[in-house]
Amino acid sequence: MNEHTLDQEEGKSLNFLEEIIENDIKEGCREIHTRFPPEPNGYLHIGHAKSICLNFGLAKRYNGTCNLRFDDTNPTKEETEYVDSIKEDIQWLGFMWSKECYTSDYFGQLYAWAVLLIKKGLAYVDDQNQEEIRLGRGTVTVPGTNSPFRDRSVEENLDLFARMKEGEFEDGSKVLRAKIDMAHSNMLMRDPLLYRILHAHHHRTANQWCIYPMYDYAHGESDSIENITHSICTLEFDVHRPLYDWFISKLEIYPSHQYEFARLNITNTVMSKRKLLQLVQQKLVMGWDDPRMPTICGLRRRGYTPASVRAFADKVGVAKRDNVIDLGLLEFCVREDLNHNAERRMAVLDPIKVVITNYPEDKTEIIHCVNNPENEEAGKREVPFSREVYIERDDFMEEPPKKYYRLSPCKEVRLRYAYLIRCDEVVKDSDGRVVELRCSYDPQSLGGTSSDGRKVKGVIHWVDATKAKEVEIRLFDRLFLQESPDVVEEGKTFIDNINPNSLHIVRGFIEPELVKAKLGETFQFERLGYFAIDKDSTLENMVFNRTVTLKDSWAKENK
RNA sequence: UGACCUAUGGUGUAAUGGUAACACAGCUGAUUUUGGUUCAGUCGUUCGAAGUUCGAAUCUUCGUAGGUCAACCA
Repeated sequence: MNEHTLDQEEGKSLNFLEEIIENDIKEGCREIHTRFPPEPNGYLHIGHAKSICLNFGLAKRYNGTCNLRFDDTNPTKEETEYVDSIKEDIQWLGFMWSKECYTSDYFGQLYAWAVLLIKKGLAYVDDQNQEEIRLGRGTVTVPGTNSPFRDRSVEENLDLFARMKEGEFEDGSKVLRAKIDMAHSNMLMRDPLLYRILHAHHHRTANQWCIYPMYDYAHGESDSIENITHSICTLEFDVHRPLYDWFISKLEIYPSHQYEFARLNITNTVMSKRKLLQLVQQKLVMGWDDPRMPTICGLRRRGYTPASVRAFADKVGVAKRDNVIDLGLLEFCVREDLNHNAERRMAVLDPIKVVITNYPEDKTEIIHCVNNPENEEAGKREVPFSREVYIERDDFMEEPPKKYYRLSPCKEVRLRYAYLIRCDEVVKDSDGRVVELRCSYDPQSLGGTSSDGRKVKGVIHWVDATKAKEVEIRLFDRLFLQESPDVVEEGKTFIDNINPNSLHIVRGFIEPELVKAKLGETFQFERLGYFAIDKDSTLENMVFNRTVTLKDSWAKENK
C-alpha cells in the first residue's frame, strides 16, 4: 500500500459503487473491468478527474482493469490533438490504462450488429428528414407517431442500409432507427437513431466510413466488447440505461451494466466543455491551460499537484445527489500537500527598501534558512544578507492599528532567520509615498533571537536588495466572483459574470538561488503562498504563478 | 402536467431497523522565528405529513422541492 495504510482503508465506509462491486464479487463476479470513455473533442477538466479517479481507482482497489476508450463516433468534432492531451492528463494524475481503445475500432462489429437487428425486425431505415423525425417523436406528455417507413420489409431495409454504407445517399437523407415504441414514456425509447449519414473525415478511420453510429447505439456494445463489468457514467445518462440494456439484450452479447453518479460541480467555476471552449475562443483566458481554468492542464500549470487533485476527488465522495463543492476544499487539498512537500523560499512581491544604517556598507553575510519546517530532511540553504534589503510594503505601517505586529516607526521586528531591526526614519517622496525605511539592527541578534531576552512578536520575510533577482509573478483570483456563475439574469450570459480582476501581474524579487528553479517545481514563498514556475518562464524573465495563498487570519480579520 | 433520479449541519459525505458521525468552512483558545503549521475546544443536521415497529435518517404511502429526458451531440 503506497498511499493508505491498511487500517485506514478498512476504517473507511464504502461508497455506493464499491458496495455494488463488493456485492457482485460476493455473487461470483471474478474480475472487475471499468473504463474511462472521453470523447476527444476538448481538454479534460477537474470533473473528468473525479471520473478518472473513480474508474481507475475502483479497478486498482479490486485488482481489476480500466481501459481508456476514446468515444469517437462523431468525426466532425474530434481531433488527434485532444487524444494526446487526454492521455497526458490521465498519466499526470498518476493512472495508466490497461488498454487504449477507440469506439472506431468497433465500427465493423457495430455495423454487423445493426444488420443483425434489421434481420430480427428490430431496426429500419427511415427516410424522414430531421424535422419530421423530431415532430414524430411527440413530447414528454404526448406520445409519438410511427414513421411511414417503419414497416419496410427486412429485405428493403438491408438493401437500403447497405447502400447507406456505400455512400449512395446524401447526408441527412436517411437514418437507421431501432424499432421499439413510439409511445414509450421514456423519450429515448421512441425509435432511437442508430446510424446517421456523415460524409466526414474521421481522425482515425479517415474516409472509410460515411455512416457513423450514435452514442446510445455504440456505447453499451463497446462496453460489452471490452467485457466491462461496471460502466460508470454521470447522472444525466440515467434515462439512457433502458436503451443500453435493450441493445445488449436484443443482441444477446456480454451483459455490461451501467451505473450513474452525480457529476462534480464547484463554486465560482464553470465546468461545461462548451463554456470552457467559449472562454478560450473569445480569448478571455490565455488558453485551455490558463491557470484560472478548471482544466487538468490549467491546474497543472497553476501548480496543483497530482496528489492534491486525487485527494480532492477522494474527499468530494461519490453519490447520486446533485452537489456543489466549495472551491475552498480544492485549495485546502493543495495547501495540505504543498505544506509538507514544498520547500520554503523568500520573495517580496511589493517591495520597500530598508537601509540598515548601522550595518557595514560593503559587508555581505550568509544566513542559514530552514527549507521546510515540516520536514527536517529538507535541510537548510544559504541566503545572502547585506545593508539593504527589501521587505513587503504590507509589512510596514506608519500608523499601525492595534494588534499589528509588523514594522512601524520606533518598533522592532524580526527579519526571518536574520536580525532584529528597528525603524528609525521613514523616507517619503513628494507625493507622501513611503520609498525607504532607515532602520538599525541589533548585531547581537543573528538568527533572530535577542541577547537580552526581549520579546519581538513580528516576523517578516525579506530579500537582499543587492543580490535579489527581479521576476514576474502572476497572481490569480477566482475567474468568477459569483458562487454560481451559470445562474444569470435574463439577457445575460456567464461571460458577464467574469471577474475582470482575476489576473494581476507584478514584478517581485526572489532569493538569488531561486533562479535555478525549473519548470514543475513549486515553492512556498514564506508568508505569501505557494508558487510554481510557469511555462512562459525564460532565463531573462522568470515567471511564477501563485498556486494558492496561505491561510491568512490577519487579512481575513482586517477585510 | 409524463417517466425516471434525488432529498442528512453553511458545503459535501457516512451511519445498511438500535447512541446521527467525519471532512471542509466558521468561531474560541494554546503553541509557534511563517498572523503558516500543529493541538485543544466549539457551533450546527435527518424536506413535510401519516403509517409499520419496542425502536425509523433508514421500510410503506401521500405530499413538497430540486434535477434529468423531446440533437442525425456525447
